[in-house]
Amino acid sequence: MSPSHERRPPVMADVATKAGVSHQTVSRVLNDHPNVRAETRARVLAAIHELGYRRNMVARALVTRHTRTLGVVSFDTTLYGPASTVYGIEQAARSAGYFVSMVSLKTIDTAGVRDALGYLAEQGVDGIVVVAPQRSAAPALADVPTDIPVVAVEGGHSGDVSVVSVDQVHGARLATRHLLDLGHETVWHIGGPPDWLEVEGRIEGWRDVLAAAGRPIPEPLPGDWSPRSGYQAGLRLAAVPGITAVFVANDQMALGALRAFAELGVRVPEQISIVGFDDIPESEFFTPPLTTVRQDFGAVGRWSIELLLRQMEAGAEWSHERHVVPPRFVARASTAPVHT
Amino acid sequence: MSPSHERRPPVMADVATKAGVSHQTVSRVLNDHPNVRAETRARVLAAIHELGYRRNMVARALVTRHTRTLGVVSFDTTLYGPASTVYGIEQAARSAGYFVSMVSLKTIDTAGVRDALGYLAEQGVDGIVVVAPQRSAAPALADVPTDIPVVAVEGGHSGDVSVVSVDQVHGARLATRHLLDLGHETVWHIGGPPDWLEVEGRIEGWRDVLAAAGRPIPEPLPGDWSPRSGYQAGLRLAAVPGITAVFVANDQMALGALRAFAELGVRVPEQISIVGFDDIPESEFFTPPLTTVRQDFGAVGRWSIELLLRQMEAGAEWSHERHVVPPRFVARASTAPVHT
DNA sequence: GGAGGATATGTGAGCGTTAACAACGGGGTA
DNA sequence: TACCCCGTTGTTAACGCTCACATATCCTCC
Repeated sequence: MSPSHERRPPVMADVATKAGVSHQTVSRVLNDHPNVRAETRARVLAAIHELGYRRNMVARALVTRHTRTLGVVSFDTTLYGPASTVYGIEQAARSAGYFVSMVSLKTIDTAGVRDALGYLAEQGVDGIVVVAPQRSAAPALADVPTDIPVVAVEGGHSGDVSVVSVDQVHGARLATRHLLDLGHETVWHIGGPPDWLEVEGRIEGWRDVLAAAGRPIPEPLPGDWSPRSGYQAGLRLAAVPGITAVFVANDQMALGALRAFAELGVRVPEQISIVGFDDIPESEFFTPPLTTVRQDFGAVGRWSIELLLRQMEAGAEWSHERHVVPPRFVARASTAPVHT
Repeated sequence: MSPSHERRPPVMADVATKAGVSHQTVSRVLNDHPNVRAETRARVLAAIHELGYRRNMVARALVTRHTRTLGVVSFDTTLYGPASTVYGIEQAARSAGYFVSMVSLKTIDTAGVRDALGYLAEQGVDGIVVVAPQRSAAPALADVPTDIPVVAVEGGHSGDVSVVSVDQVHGARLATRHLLDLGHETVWHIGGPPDWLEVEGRIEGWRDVLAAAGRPIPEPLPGDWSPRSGYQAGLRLAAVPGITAVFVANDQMALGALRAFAELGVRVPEQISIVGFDDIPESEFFTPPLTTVRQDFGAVGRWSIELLLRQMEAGAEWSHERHVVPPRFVARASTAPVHT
């Protein structure tokens, strides 16, 4: 007699017995094979329902060699950018029938990314998206197991993987040009952490426009994305004589700068104009509402899945692709014509 | 002759052959079994390294009946609260040796949560954390497959699953009492979406304190967590004669309200005091810096894993547990004694 | 009316791992 | 010397599913 107290969940064979068919027929029903008589299908479905049967995807994965799971490696998903991107990835993946296995890195370094990729590979994910926009993540992408497709978000220019990114240079140009058009003599810059690839792009675009217009190019102030670092930079900038315009590398730091100026009695935009970057949902309600450059993180996420799926279909004869999502300038109340 | 162009990744048997041992010995090395001679272990390790062998976790999971993967069902991970909680979950899970498979729901309804739980169960996750703080998520938790442990974050009081939550009532009491202590006659409230369980708790705590002090209890204004809804509520509140204090159910809406007051020339905190909820990283840099109630989302995430792991260890003889994370009042510049 | 092609179902093997048990060799003890 | 035990290794059988193939059943057409 079998010990009924330690009953395992039903398997395909149980369903088969109950429906009076072979396990293979059950499999066919589950996989929507065309050649199953309607009456048989109904009987199988009934048995499945009655037994509360659930297919064991692990066993399935073992034989098909596909887990229908994608891996995502990301850095600090507490930040709005990564969080939104990952959200876009997850939605797109699920609507394509894939699960998402997440690894959030708390510190970013080559070894960490390499480990994460290794774990994911062991898990048998069918593809991987790496949202690790720091330069130090790039080397790890180079020696990823070749048999598994990888897409990088904001990844370096290492030609070995597909990349989805926002055109940071263009975004920075829009911001800077807007300020020059307003009559500002030059534009100061509060940058992000130097290791981030996006930071470079934003500096490049900003510097380009200034150089093309023959304006002085001030030394960028360092920041770390946090409002506090923006606040500190703001405190320093307020002391710069003749300053009238600042381009800040993200909205949180712009908020900090706004706060610093408010405390020092510097009026925005009357005395200083400020442009941010990202367009987080809060920016519209800052004091004053922030002029900024919108990044469509959702689109970035969706595109990374799009590229990944294409790559998975194509298999070996895949050539790496690149997709650039355009940023959009959003004018609000933190910028104004320079006061003459 | 074997087709060398379609070479599969090496398996345990390949390693075994190369090292001159049986595949079982390779398995023993991989699983740190004590009874393997040091010299043998070294030979196996060398073979593994040489072949670039990676263990197939899918096959392993099939026989052990454990995937070492936990499922997380969450709602809109774009929001700071859920994002931080999920981040805490992921960190805690990984440091306990588990992977995290994510499902982000874009709309929350019983069927959606039920489906997500079903998919996750099919995937063979060892446990599930549900971060779906809406009332409509609760029914789905009732009929979750009994053989898989579940922890709910901010879940209802349905005694069937373990729950981790922040003491919303207490948080709201702290906020309201602070305002009364400042001399305000009463406190208005901008609430969150009515379906959210937390919203109830905050209203309850706020109402309690007002009632205990014998103060009038104004009708709460509805919001949806977004800055915009806070802005709209702020516009309406500014028109209320004699209003001097508002308790807002989250920081984003408080930002919106701040914006509305600024536009209408109502000075904060001189004319109106505002308290928020959450303490997002930006709050400290609002204009003025926001007095608020901090929720430690990271702790919520860590505790949910803690409870889940305990439950997984205990197995059948597990009685559902409850953990409450205390909120903390954070005084800043958006509140002041009432102007007499 | 029988060949032949579709349609419907069953059978056996194998995916890569771990669990259970068997086998082998060397000490220590009686 | 014979015994047993323990540390070390090998052998075999699952785990629950899909794939490839074999078989049975039905209809159609000449």
